[in-house]
Amino acid sequence: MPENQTVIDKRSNRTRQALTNALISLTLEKNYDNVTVRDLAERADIGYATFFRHFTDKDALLADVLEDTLTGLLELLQPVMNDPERTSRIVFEYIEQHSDVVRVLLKTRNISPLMPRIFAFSSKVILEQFKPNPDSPIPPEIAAHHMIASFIELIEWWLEHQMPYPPERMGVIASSLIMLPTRKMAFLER
Amino acid sequence: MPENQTVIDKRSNRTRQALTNALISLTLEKNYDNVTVRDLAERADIGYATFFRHFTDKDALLADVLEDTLTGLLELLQPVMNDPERTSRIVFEYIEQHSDVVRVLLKTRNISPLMPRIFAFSSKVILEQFKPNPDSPIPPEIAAHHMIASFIELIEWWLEHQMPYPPERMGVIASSLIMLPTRKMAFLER
DNA sequence: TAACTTTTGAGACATTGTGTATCAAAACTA
DNA sequence: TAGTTTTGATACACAATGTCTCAAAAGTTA
Repeated sequence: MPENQTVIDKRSNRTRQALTNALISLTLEKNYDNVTVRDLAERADIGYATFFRHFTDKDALLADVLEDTLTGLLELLQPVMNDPERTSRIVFEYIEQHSDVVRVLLKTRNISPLMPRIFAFSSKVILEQFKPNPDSPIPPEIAAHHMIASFIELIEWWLEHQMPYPPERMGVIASSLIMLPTRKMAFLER
Repeated sequence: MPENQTVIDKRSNRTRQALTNALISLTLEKNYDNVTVRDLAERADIGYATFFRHFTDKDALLADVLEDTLTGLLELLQPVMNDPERTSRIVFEYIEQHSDVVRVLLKTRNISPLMPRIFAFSSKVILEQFKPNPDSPIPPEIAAHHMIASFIELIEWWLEHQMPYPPERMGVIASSLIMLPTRKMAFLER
């Protein structure tokens, strides 16, 4: 009994999974732009034409690979502000467990349409949760954008430096470097 | 009497300038990746093969275009900390005057090797100018990285939103949102 | 102006990558 | 086992890269 409708034929799932792994490993080895469909087919050990039976594009494969991880991440980011330090730690733990996919996401940030979605969604959450301080010189949209962008940059630094500090420490850093100061400068205290 | 040795033949300079303009306008119209050498040649109104007489690559042209602007920017960024508000304002003024090239720089941040140079240089300047606070939970490299990355993100926001605030206001924002809090959290007061 | 040097445009070419189509063989499902 | 679906292999049309050649045009220098 299949768990959901997407499980149809063993061979399909196998091919898709092989292509997913191929995309991740090849993108981390060379730039995403330099990965060809032929590379992917060879690495996944499938025929070249078979690729197009599953994805229209290299980009479609990328979107498919990132989609699930992104959804999980956005759910974690939602309550990012109730307890900044704790929530940040949880996010870093999640990223630690999916570091390869997140690395791919960050490497393709200019190409994939997912980054704008992350910003739009997170920005909405932040602006709903905080009350702008009318006396602050900082527009609330800029403050929200700063929180998200800085957080992502911190994640990127962490991954590029082989995660030298544990998620707990990164939670403290994100909180004291980004969340609390931004809150203090641009929003009203609760 | 030519000013320097790079001015050799009118036709060369003309072609190179036309290609520079073509690259900037086409990259802003569609993604850099989607710009072909044929597109560039057509927009610059030169023959296709002529392109390769001046640049080995599309990437070589990009590097050439960004190089000068980048150098100017790095010089401005150098004293970024003596008076954060004032220096930030000057940087925003510079960017306002070169907004198209900077837009191209930011759009190609994953491709061009210039971003790492900006980070390396600026990081060095910051770490030379500040004394780490041994009691802070924030490693100085992270603090430096945060300053630079956040500043760049703020520039990106500003350009993507058609520069809705003047450079002076952006200087205040950068200072109060990024420079001063980071200094307070990770470095010793002078 | 005239003789020269260099750049240019146009075209042909080999190579690499994309995406489609076909068909027999293999793998899977029921 | 019978029937369905996926697969690999191959051929194909197309687009883009980068090289080469040669006569014409533009620039330089005296």
